[in-house]
Amino acid sequence: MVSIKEIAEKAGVSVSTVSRVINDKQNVNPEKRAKILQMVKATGYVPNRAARDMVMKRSFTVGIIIPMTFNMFQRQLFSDIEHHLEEFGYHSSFYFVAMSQESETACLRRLKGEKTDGVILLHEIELPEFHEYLETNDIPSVIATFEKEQWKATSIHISEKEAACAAVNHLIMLGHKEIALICGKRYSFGNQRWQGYMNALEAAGISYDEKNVVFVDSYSIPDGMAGMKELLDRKLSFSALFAITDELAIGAMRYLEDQGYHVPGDISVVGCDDIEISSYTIPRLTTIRQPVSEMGHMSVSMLHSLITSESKMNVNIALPFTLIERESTAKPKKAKLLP
Amino acid sequence: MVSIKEIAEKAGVSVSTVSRVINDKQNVNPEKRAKILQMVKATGYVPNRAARDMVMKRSFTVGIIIPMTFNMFQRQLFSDIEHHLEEFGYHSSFYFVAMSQESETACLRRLKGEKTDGVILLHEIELPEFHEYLETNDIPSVIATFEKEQWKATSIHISEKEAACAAVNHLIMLGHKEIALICGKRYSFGNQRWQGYMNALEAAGISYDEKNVVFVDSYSIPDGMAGMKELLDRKLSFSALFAITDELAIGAMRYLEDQGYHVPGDISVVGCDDIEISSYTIPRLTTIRQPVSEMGHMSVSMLHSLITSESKMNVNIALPFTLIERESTAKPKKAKLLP
DNA sequence: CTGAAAGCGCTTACAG
DNA sequence: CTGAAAGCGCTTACAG
Repeated sequence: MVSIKEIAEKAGVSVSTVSRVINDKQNVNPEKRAKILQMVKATGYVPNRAARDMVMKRSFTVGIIIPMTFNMFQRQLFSDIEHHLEEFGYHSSFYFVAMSQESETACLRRLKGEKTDGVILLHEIELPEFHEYLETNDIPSVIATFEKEQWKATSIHISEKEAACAAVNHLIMLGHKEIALICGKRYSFGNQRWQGYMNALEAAGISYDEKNVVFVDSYSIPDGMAGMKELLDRKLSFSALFAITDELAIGAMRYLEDQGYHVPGDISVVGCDDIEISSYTIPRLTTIRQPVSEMGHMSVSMLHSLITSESKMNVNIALPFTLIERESTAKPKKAKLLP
Repeated sequence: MVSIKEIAEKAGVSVSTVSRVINDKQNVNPEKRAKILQMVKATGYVPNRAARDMVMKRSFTVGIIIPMTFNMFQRQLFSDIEHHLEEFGYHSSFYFVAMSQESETACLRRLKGEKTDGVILLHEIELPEFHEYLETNDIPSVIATFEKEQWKATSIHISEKEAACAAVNHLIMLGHKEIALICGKRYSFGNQRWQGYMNALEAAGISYDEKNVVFVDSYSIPDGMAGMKELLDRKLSFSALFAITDELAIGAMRYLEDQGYHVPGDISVVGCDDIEISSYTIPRLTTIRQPVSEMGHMSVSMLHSLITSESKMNVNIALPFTLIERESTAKPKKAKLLP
C-alpha cells in the first residue's frame, strides 16, 4: 500500500507538506499542492486510518450501543443515526450487546481499546463500570430514545409517561372503561409507560385493577401473543387493549384473530412507537408516533457539539409525540365482550 | 490513558515482555507474567487498537457492505453475521451504501483507508473500481445471499431461480393457472426469480403472458401495494400471485384487503424469503424460507478460512430452501375473480 | 511557505 | 526467558 512517504518522494516534497495538503491546511504553494494532489490521484493513496488515529489520539468514530436483538423501532433509529453521523464526517462502530454481564463487559473492554470520540446509547447498559468509565474519561455520550436521570449524559426522548397516557386517553375518549394492558418491566420505558397507563385511568376516575395487566418478558411479537393469551385465559371482560409497543400490539392482534375476535369490533388495540409495519397491518394499527428521524438527527448533532465544543453540559430533551389514529380502535360495542 | 510502557515500568520489565503476556505468547517467567497481569488489572489497561492495527498492518475487522435501506431479510442476516464475527474475534465495520455512485465511491475510499481483513457483501455494488480493488489487493470477500459469477468471491446463496420456481409450482399444484407476478429488475435476484417464474409456467405448459407481470422499482411493502394496484387496474383475471419478496407480498395483501378482496379466498399469494413478520401477518404468509442463520454462519466461517488459510479458492455454495405453507394460499375458487 | 525531527503506542526480529 | 532497538504511517511543533 502506498504511504505518505511515497507520495512525498514522487512529488519531490517532504511528508509534512503532503500531510498539509491532505488535511486541507493553509500555506502550501499552489503548484506543489497541485503536484501532490496529482500523485495522490495517480496512486490511489488514502491515508492509513490506524496511523492517523494513533497519533491524533482519537478515532473520529462514535460508538453506537445497541441491543443484540434490536427491535424494528431501533432499527429505524440506528439507520438514521448512522446516516447523520456520516454527514458529520464520523465513522460509526456498532456495539451489539446482549442481556448478560459478560456481553456488557466485553462491550466496555472494546470501548476502552477503541477510543471512540463519543457514544450513542440505544440500550440500557446495567454495568456500573460502564458508566463510570464514560464519566471519568469524559466521553461525550447521548442517550437516544429513553431517559435515565442517574446517568450523566444528554438524552433525547419522548415523555414515555405522557405518551402512554395519551394512548390510553384515546381509548377512554372513545368510551372504553375496561382497558387491558400488556406491559413489561425490562428497561425504564416499561415502567414509565405502565405509569402513564395508571395516570390516564386515574385522571378518568377509572380504578386501576391489576387483573387487567400482564407483564411479559420482552417486547416482541411473540410476547404480544403470549400476553394476549394470558389476558384471554383470565376470562375477564375488557373492550380495549394498550400494548406498550407496536410489536406487542401486533402479536396481540394476531392472537385475537386466531381466537376469532375482531379488532376493533370486539376489542380495540393501541400500540406505541409507530414502527413502519404498523401502517400495513390488517387492521392498520392506531399508535403513538415517536419522531424517529428527528430523534436520530438530534442525537447526532447533540453528540457532535458535545465532542467539539468546550461546554460539556448535558441536556435532557423531550420531543413531542403524536397519536396516529388508524383502524385498530373504535367505540366499544354496547354488549360486553365476555359475560 | 495508560500505555504499555507504564505497565512495563510498574511491573519492572520491558515493554517486549508486557507485549508477550498481553498477546499470550510463550516463554515468559510465570512470576513476571503474574505481576504484569496484576498491573494490567489494577490500571484497567487495554491495548490501543490503532497502534496495534498500524504495526500489524491489519485491523482484525471485517467490513459488512449493506444497502442503506436494508430490508427485513437483510436485517436478520446481518445480526447473525455480526454475532458470528464476534465469536471468531473479529470486529465488524458497517458500510452502508446508497444507490448512487458517490455513495459507492465513498464506500471504496473508506475501505481503502481501513484495511479490513475481509469483506462480506450483502449488497450489489456496481462500481467496477470497487471489485478491482478487492481483487488486486487480494482482499478476501464473500457474497452473502446472492450470486454474482462475474465477481471473484465466494458466495453463499440459495438457487434463486429454483426457489421462485418452487413458489410458483406450489400455486400450480393447488390448481392455479392464472398466476400474476410482482417482480423487480434491481439486483440480480430480481431477474433470477423472474426467470424461475417463467420456468415453472413453462414446465406446467402454461404460457407466459407479460400482462400478468408488473415490475416495481424496489422490494418494499409500498412497492407491493403499488404493484397490486397496477395489476388490479389492468382488469385482468388471475387467481394467484407470486411476489418475489415477502415485503412485496405483504404490500400486495394489504392492497387486496383495501379493495375488498379476500386472501386466499379470492386470490392466493406466495412470497419469498420468510422474514420474521411473515409468520404473523393476517393471513400468515406462505413463502419460501431462506436458511438465514446458516447463511450468516457460513459466510463468516468461509470468510475466516479465506483470511487465515493459504488457499484463496473461491467457492459458490447453494443452500437448500424450503416451502413454508401457511394461510395465504389455497385452491382457486371455481368462479373466476373478474368476468 | 517548507522540511527535519520527534513522537504516538504498539510488535517483532535480534542478540543475549 | 528477556531487553534494546527499529519500525509501522502519520501529525505537529519548531526553526528557518
